[in-house]
Amino acid sequence: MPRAGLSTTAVVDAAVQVIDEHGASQLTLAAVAARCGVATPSLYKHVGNLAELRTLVGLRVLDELADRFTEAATGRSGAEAVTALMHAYRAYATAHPARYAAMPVDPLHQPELAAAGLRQLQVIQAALRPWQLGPSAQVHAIRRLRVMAHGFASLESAGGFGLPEDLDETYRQLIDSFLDTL
Amino acid sequence: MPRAGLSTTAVVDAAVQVIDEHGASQLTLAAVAARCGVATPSLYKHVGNLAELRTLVGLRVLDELADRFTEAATGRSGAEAVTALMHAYRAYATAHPARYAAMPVDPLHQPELAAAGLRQLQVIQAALRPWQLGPSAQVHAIRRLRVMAHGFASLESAGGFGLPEDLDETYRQLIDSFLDTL
DNA sequence: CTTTTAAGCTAATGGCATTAGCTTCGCTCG
DNA sequence: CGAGCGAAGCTAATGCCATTAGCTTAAAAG
Repeated sequence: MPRAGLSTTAVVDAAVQVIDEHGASQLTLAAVAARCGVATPSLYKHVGNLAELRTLVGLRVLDELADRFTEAATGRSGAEAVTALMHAYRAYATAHPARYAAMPVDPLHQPELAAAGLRQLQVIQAALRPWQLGPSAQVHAIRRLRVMAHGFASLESAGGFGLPEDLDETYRQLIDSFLDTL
Repeated sequence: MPRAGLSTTAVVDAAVQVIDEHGASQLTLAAVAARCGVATPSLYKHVGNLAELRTLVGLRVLDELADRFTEAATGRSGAEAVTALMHAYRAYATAHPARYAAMPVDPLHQPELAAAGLRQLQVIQAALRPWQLGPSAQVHAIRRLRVMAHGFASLESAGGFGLPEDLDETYRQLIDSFLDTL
């Protein structure tokens, strides 16, 4: 019986694939094991349990999004940077709707996820720098940005918009209304 | 052995209590049955299966929120009505965070839920009437309102805001930025 | 070539959803 | 008031999943 050559990373890879194909609620150790060509209990050599696997997937998603953020923001500043970040956020959620649903919304409250959450935060802070906001105003501005990005992305990726009206236009209005307040 | 006197409504009541106490992910037929003082299979006399129970809970939540909307909007109009609706939305989500998480985001796509979704929609339409928006502008305006309300409420009810800055102020800014665009 | 470590396996337990089929409460009607 | 019936609830059984324990053995280290 040859060895499958698994690793924690490979297990998380498989978990992400399961989520992409069947939805975040269908993430199951049995499904991941099947995809890895391994018996279910074998996964416990690489992952503590299902809850930990979920956390690792959450971390993966946070990191991926932070990478997109960094990519979108480099070489831009001000309104252009904010717009690029918002589009990167939405693009990630629509490209991987199930994965987006698996992203934890409170990364700063979980030690394993805090670093990835902070990476995202710092990119946004940098984009807002030109406006020279005070500490408190900056917090409120980042929150509003996050509310709009997450609100829109979670609704869109879950099929929550029923009418045929152009969604790009709605998103543009949201971004513009934010920029107008600065 | 006396009879428990259950009904579909009573089962949904118990399900909502389970969700309130243990979170939406812990909604289980076994937990509902225990709360009703009944064996698990007995629930199938009142509810098709777990998926249907989830739908019924979703309907209950949609209806409750529509009631709050109606209550908040009556006797008000214009900016005052919009503000009241937004506060009613947030108040419901913070009063019942787990229940809020159980609210379906695509009610218009499910026949059983469409009526409740439409009730909410109509209250919002009425509140926006003073601005005399065209059909398309109205759709975008309602979407932006929903994005902000849902984005904020889902983050807040999930503990997604990490910093101690005043959340009322952030929400106020969101509402103001919306009203400024009209 | 031996030793050792850890990867993977099988077996077993317990929780949950769901189905089938039985029992009996409690209402309706003669 | 008693017979009959429909629905409410029950027990038993199946199958899936997570998790644990303990065994086997591949493959790296010496």
